[in-house]
Amino acid sequence: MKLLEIIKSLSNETRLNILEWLKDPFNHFPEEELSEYTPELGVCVSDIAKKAGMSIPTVSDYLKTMSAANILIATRRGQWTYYRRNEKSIQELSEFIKNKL
Amino acid sequence: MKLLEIIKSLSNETRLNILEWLKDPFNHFPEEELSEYTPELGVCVSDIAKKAGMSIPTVSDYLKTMSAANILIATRRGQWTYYRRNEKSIQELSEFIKNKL
DNA sequence: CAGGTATTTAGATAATTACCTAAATTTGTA
DNA sequence: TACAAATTTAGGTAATTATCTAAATACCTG
Repeated sequence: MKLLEIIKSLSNETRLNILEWLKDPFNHFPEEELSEYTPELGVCVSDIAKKAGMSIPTVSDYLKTMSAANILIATRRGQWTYYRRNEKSIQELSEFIKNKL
Repeated sequence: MKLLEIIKSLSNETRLNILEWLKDPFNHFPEEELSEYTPELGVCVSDIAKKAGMSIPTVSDYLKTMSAANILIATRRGQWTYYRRNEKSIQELSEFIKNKL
């Protein structure tokens, strides 16, 4: 649990938003763009970038930062990279703050 | 609960350290410097700056940032400003991450 | 009120982060 | 193999954050 790295990965409004959107993708991404979506995989980079209204490279980097911190999980499937939340890590973060911080 | 403001206030190694030190001041600050210490009040700016090995203005600003985010509580007592943890807010943060984030 | 101590505010520069475009890479497909 | 789509990597500038010194405030005390 690298607390500082995790906190830094969350210290940006767009990255926090992404985490919230991924909590309920069907509610936040147009269904037709989720054709490939399964909860197993998550949402692909370009759909997230479109929703965020930011460039794909920027969002790609955000997502990489968050998976490096283990808050998101990336799955490459063909030419797409899907990202989903790492619920276990998020709960661990909550517990760490509750008991150790 | 301004999540982003709170997270930003914690996204710095020294500020995280301060929060941990304040969890148990007697263990982290020389007793003679805590002569005025009571758990009611916390620890004063210059003691924290000395422990952090940073300048007083820098640490003063850190502490201000963290109290603005409501993670610390400041009490002015004469010429000293004492800072202590806001345990309630820290627990709220943990709960927010657990349930809402 | 004068001097002293603690803190805060101002003002600067260095370092880091944000975020873009262009180029390179990866993978599917004709 | 060659082209197209998705993503990542590079490289650059703008914005923010880090952190210092100097100056200004606050408050105590004789």
